[in-house]
Amino acid sequence: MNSLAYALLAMLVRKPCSGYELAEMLEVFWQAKHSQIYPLLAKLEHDGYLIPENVEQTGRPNKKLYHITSEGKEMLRAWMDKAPSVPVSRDEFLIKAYSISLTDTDTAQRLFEDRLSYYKEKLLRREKLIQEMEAEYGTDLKDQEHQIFGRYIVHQRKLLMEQQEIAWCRWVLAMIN
Amino acid sequence: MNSLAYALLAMLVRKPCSGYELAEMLEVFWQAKHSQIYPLLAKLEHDGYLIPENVEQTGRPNKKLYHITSEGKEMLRAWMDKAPSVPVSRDEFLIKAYSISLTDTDTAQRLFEDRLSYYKEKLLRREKLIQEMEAEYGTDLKDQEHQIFGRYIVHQRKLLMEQQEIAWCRWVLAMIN
DNA sequence: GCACTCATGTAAGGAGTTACATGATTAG
DNA sequence: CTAATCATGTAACTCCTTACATGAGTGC
Repeated sequence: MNSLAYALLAMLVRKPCSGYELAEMLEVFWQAKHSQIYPLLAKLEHDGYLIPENVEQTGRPNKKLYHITSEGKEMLRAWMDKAPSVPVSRDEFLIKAYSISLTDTDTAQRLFEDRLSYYKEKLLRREKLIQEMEAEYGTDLKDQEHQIFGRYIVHQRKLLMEQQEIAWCRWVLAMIN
Repeated sequence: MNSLAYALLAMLVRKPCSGYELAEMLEVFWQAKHSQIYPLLAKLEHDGYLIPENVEQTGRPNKKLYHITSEGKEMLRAWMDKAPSVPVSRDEFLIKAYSISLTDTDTAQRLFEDRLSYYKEKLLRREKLIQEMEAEYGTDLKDQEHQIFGRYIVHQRKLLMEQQEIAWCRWVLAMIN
């Protein structure tokens, strides 16, 4: 059981998902390729933490929806008590920002403008997602007892981060112009 | 040449460092263990991007200070023009925050209080470091031409992130109490 | 026709972590 | 006397990415 395994279980508590969906949804806290997800789902199924449901579809490929078992949920609950490992962030852009004096103003500007666009796009998606959550759950979002609470606070955190990245990029761009 | 290799070159442009120092300093943008750093430094030396200088010390082990060569600097400069790969962040804490409804209020509170302490500590170190930079470089920090500029903006970004993490933890703690 | 989305898998290799190994000095 | 800091390395293993593989439907 590694962190990714717990990330998958955490997503599947909310609702049953296919590997394909999980790969997308995982973006919030753990980036993983499908080539890592599919074998791990098979392992979790083998260990009794997940049960697959074959769903036949028309107009698109069939899929396997994974349902979490009570053992899976218990596994995740037990893991909650352990101290989380230190966060890891690996961001090539920051290495380039650090080395900004090596390059010309144009390249530097492009670097920061691309970063700005990237996070503007991310922010738009996040705002949309949060608006959808607000429309669907209303004041339940602020209720710690409610199942949605965890998802809400995590996306709020990401929203803040994206807003800050945008503000910081603009601050830097103002200095290099 | 992987991202870590460029991160090492970026640090060594500022000043010659030992592997031990690099492992500490790298924390800003790339987490790496010494077991990954030492072999990579040897490879970069072999490829002509670094030159080692043996420094004998009394009262502590000798060390190797790596100096970047003009080839190394050119390699880094050339890499600046390429678009950076997408940032990766892997944070077990966020998986736990997402699953907060599975646990009791006490565990949840401890989780967030530990996170808060961790980032308060980080913030203190960061503030100290930035104050030192301000004392040493003054208005040069805001000059894009100056070598220190890149280092300054990256640490400013980290400072903001830490402040925001603290504020967010307090926001969540206020809701679960 | 070409690229993209949905959908699931395997194989090979590169990146990163944990453990093994050594050893002097300093602070509690 | 125990732990931490400084200092460098290797070995074994796990984790993660890239590439290989397949295939129907949709939009341009």
